[in-house]
Amino acid sequence: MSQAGISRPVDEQVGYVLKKAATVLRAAMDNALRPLDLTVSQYACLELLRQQPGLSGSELARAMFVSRQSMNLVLKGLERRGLLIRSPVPPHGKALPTRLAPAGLERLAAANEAVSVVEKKMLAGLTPEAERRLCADLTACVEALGDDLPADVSD
Amino acid sequence: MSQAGISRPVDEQVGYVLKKAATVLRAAMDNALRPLDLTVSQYACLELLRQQPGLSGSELARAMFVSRQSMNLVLKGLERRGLLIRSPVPPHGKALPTRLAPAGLERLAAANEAVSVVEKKMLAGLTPEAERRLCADLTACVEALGDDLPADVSD
DNA sequence: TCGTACATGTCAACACGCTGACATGATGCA
DNA sequence: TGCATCATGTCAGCGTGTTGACATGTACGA
Repeated sequence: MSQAGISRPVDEQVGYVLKKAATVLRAAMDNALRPLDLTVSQYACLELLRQQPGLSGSELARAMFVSRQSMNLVLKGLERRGLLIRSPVPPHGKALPTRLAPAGLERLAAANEAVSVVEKKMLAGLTPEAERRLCADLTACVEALGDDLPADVSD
Repeated sequence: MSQAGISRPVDEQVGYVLKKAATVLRAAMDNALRPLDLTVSQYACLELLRQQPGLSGSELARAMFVSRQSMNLVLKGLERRGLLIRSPVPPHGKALPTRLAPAGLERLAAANEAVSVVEKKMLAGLTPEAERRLCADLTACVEALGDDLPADVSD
C-alpha cells in the first residue's frame, strides 16, 4: 500500500498496448468501411453469416461479444436495408435463423476487399510466422482469463 | 467480386482475436475494479496522472484514445469524489493541469493491486520473453496502421 | 499591431452498447 | 399431465463515448 504498484510506463503494459491496438484497428476499419455505409459491427455480422449461415441472433451476439439486444439492433438495420433475411416465423424454438441476402453477399464482398487492405497494412511489419504467434499468444491470454465463463456478455 | 474474399474462420483472423482479447480483458478489469467503485477509464486516468502529474484534460484524452469531452466527464466525476485536483485557474493557456489528490493515490494503490492480479492471470501462459514480444508486435501493428494520424480521437 | 491559425474547455445532441425486465416457446422431470 | 427451468426475442432506461459547435486564450506572421 506504500507505493502505488506498477511503475512501468503504460506503453509497456500489455493491457494498454492491447487497447491501443484494438482502438486503432477499429478506427481504421471504420474508415475503410464508411464508403460502403457499413459499421464494423455490421460488417462482422455479415461475415459471420457468410461463414455460418442460419445463425440466430443470440448465437451471433455470443460470437461477437455483444448483448442480444445490441445484436438485435444490428440485425434489424441490416434486414431493413435488404442485406440479410430472417425467418419471419421461428422453425423451432423462438430462435430466428438469419441468412445473407444476395445484396448482402455483394456488399460483403466489397467490404472484405476494404478490410483486407487494412489488415494487410496492419500486418505489414510481421512475418507470417509472427502473425500466427501473435494470434496464438492473444488466444492464450483470452483463455487464461477464463474463456469458459462468458457464455454471453449480458445475462 | 466472385467470391467473398477471406475464407479463414474468424477465430484465426488477427482483428477478431484482437477484439476478443481486448473485450475479455476489459470485462475482467471491470470486475476487479467494481469493488473499488472505479471504472476502467477512471482507473486508467488515475494511473496516467500518477505517472505524469499535471497533464491537462486534452493530453489525458489523447493518451487514453478518447475524446476531450469524454475525458472531461471522467475528470469531473473523479474531482467531485475528491480523488484528483484540477487547477481552478489555468496557469498558461486554457489547459487545466490535473493532479492526484491523496485520496486518489490511495485508491489507485488498491486498484493497482486488483489490476495486477488480472494482468498476472492473463499472462500466466506466456513467458516474459513472449510477453515482450507480444507488446512489440502489437506496437508494430499500431504503427503500421499510421500511428501518426490520430492526434486526437475526435477533431 | 492586427489577424489568422491553433489548442483547450465546455455545452448539446446523437449513437451505440449494456442491464433489467418481461413474454414466449422448448425441454426435462416428478 | 403439470411444473420448473432454460434459451430466445423484445421493450425500456441508463451510461458512456462521439460528433458538432462555440468561446476563450496563445502563438505566429504580415
